[in-house]
Amino acid sequence: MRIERHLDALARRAIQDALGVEAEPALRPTQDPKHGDYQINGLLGLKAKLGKPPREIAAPVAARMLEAAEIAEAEIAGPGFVNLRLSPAFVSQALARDLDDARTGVPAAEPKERVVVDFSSPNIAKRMHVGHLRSTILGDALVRILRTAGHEVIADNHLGDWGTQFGLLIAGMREWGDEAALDREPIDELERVYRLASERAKTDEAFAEQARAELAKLQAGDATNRALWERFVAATRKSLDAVYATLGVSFDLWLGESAYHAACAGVVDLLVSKGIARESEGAIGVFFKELDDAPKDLRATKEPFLVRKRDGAFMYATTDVATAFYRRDELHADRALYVVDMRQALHFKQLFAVAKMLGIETRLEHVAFGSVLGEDGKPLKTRDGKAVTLESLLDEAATRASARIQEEGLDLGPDEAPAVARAVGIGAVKYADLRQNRASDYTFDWDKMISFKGNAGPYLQYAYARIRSILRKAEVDMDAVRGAPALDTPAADALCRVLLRYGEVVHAAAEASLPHLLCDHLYAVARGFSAFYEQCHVLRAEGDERTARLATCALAGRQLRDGLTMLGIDVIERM
RNA sequence: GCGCCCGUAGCUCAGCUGGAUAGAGCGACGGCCUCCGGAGCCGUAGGUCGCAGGUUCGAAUCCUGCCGGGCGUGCCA
Repeated sequence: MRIERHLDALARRAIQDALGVEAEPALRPTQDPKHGDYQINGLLGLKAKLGKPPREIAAPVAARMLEAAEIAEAEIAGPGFVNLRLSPAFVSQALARDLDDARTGVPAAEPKERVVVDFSSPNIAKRMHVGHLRSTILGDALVRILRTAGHEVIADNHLGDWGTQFGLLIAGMREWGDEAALDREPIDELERVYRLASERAKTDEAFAEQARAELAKLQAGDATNRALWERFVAATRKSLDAVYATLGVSFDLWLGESAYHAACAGVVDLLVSKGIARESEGAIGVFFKELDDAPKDLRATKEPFLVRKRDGAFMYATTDVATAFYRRDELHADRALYVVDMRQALHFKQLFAVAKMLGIETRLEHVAFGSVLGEDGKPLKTRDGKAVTLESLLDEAATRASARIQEEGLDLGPDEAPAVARAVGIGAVKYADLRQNRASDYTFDWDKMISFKGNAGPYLQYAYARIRSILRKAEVDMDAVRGAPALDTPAADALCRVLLRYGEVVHAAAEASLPHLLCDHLYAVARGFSAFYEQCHVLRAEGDERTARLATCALAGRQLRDGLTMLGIDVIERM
């Protein structure tokens, strides 16, 4: 169940009944368990309205709350809070229902929405590097979380397959291309040629002009350039597929920028005919300060939103507008998330404003995230100054995990060990990224990332493996276990109150696009379980006590399994 | 220049639309293996929330200014 929503409604009714007014309860979990489980903060604001001291206002509300079966204690505290402690019987029964629920206590979202998640979006002809990690991991987690919350989700990989870089690449291939190398190691060859070409273009205007001409030919449908481009795309796709397979990430659509090229001319015409865009210095763009119905903050800016270059070529702004139309008209999306680096915030603000002016009512959201930094606080690079490739990063993660398994001297078979190392290593990398609020910059640190203790991926996997171990010995099926967890010891009590929040947390993470909320919850479950494990022996218990403890284990296990799965992290039976 | 973001414990970070004595992890220090898996558990130490004002019953959170850092800023994405 969604506990906070439930209690909020309860408090709202109590306020209505006790005071005869409609008011926001502002119900929140307490920060400190000694203040109870939840608190009503909203009564303080009623002082002016009711002309009474807050504590006097709070008294009848607290009395009402106490009448509810959910509430064991309702106390007026401080200047006028009402501290609530949930009744153990209520918690126990609610958890028993979650255990008996095929959705494990996550109610289906109402209304159900169709959500496009646009993420990863690597460039063709380049290897994926750590810069793509956050978008890929975050986007994949959001897709899974939204699906679990009951939405219909379309995962879309909006590849960078159409920009200026192809002019450089084609011109570069003419100049320095090695056909054999392109067949053998396509990405290496493309990267080599691209580097040479972009260097040359900086100093050699004739070459830069030639690159622009090649791009124009490609975009005009020239057969030779088109064939070359298709080779680039196919070769890159192969390398991307390998990385995504390792990461366990998949997409429903692979609609790169090229897919929208045909619609770009129409977008520009539409914008011009509606008076939203105009010509300037040979280019065409939207100048917000001139538009009455543009948002106020953009009207104060001078930066234009260019949709056509002087040479007639379209830009990513153009394809992005075309994409917004496509997502509304063809995909019938209610909501679209753009999981893209925060540095593009201005672009998305502009894009969303333009979409709104065009009458696109799809809820467009920029799910922005901070940069990945090295230990020196600068964008992460290898020693020789290159970006760290995703492949090498993931290899390193598995290697380190493997070394740790050796150290532990675990009795894993030769088939099992590499799979476990992979799950632990990659899980650690993903968790280290996801557990942080996406808005903050992310300092990349191997030791933190592959840390095997504390708030880290392997700790959660470990807690899960211990639960599985218990359930195996008890000879029960985790998904078939039923019963009411008991709040019969301090550790069991604390764990149960954490478990009760699961449904609320999944929805909160889905609504705010914040997977770290789920990470926090899972860590609380794992920590709570570990304490429970020390205090409450499961297999030695008998009768009702055994049933209750197995139920607690099973629910914690299901939340950990489903929660980790939502984060894109594999669970392990033995580690 | 203008705009956006950030500044919380030695380090890495939470702190949701303002709520009580600001929380975790790592690192440090001290305990816990006759018991279901010690990648664990229990505890201790550690903070003028960048600075100064303001709003409020109440500010890490909202507003203003300043200091420090990052990013963006017309034909890349």
